Amino acid sequence: MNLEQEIKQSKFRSEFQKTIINIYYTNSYIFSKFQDLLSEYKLTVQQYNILRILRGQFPETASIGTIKERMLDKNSDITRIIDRLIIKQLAERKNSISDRRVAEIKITKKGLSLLKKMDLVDLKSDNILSHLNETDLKKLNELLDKIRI
Amino acid sequence: MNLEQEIKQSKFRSEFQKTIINIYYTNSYIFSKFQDLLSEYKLTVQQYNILRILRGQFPETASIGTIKERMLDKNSDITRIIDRLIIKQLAERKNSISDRRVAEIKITKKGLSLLKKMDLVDLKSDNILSHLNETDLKKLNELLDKIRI
DNA sequence: AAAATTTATTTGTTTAAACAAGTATTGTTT
DNA sequence: AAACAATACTTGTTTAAACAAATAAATTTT
Repeated sequence: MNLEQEIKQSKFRSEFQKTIINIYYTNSYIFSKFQDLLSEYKLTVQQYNILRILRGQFPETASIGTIKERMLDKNSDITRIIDRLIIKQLAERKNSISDRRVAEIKITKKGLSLLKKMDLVDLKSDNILSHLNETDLKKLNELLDKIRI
Repeated sequence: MNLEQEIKQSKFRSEFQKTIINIYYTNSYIFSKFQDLLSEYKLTVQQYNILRILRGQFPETASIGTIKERMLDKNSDITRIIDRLIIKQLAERKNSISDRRVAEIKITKKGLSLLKKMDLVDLKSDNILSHLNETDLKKLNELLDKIRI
């Protein structure tokens, strides 16, 4: 949909500005669709992402550092997101024996079975873009890559 | 820069997923550059956006509703962002005489002169995308518009 | 071996998003 | 005019980003 109409702005200072706002606005659009997919499972996007990283490691544990490395958002406050997963009994934490600074985080059975129930989320999230063809997606990825020098 | 390298993920489930993550990642990239531009003025992005809306109305006032309408993020908690602008003496609030439910918000002289000092921020923010040509930007905007049905 | 540095994580604080609920005022019905 | 609904906003709560500072353990330097 046309950006000008959507945000009730008749024109932009520059095509640069328009693009920046368009990326922000489109990201919000996708993010809120994704939140909708997760809301019935009472998980936030960040909690879901971390749970999936933990499943990727299972049956091994993952340290806070490892999780941080795999997160898109390097500034995430993993410690306190993990706290919330532990309250929900979806993850557990213990200290490493070999290095007692390290927190070893592991997904619980409850966490695994929740993710199992959520398998459709992936397919549904792909559907957000299902009206774009392969050429569109490739071009979009190429242009976005170009932005980040 | 190549997304796979940047987020240390060898491949994506689908081109859909890759695009969604690419938009999220690129938006974070731009947003953090923008935050850097604002940080020396001790303003957050939301505070800056609201201040600019208020300047657009000056010397008239703007109600919370009007500001909300002009914000990209309709869920923004304008009341409390305005509270912070008032603490910084960049805006002031009084109740409307004609409708006492309505809060009339106005940018202060201090707010105006701060924005004046910040005029370069616009040019600098355009620079974030200065290595893209007109064709790139147009195509990008077109594809992003297509996403939002 | 003690001191200094680095690493891994936690804690504290401010800001803001998301959502629900509350309050005051205005407008509309009956 | 009283009852009601609608509105404009405020307040409360949880979650999380951003950033700085603190803590504890491990490693390196002296």
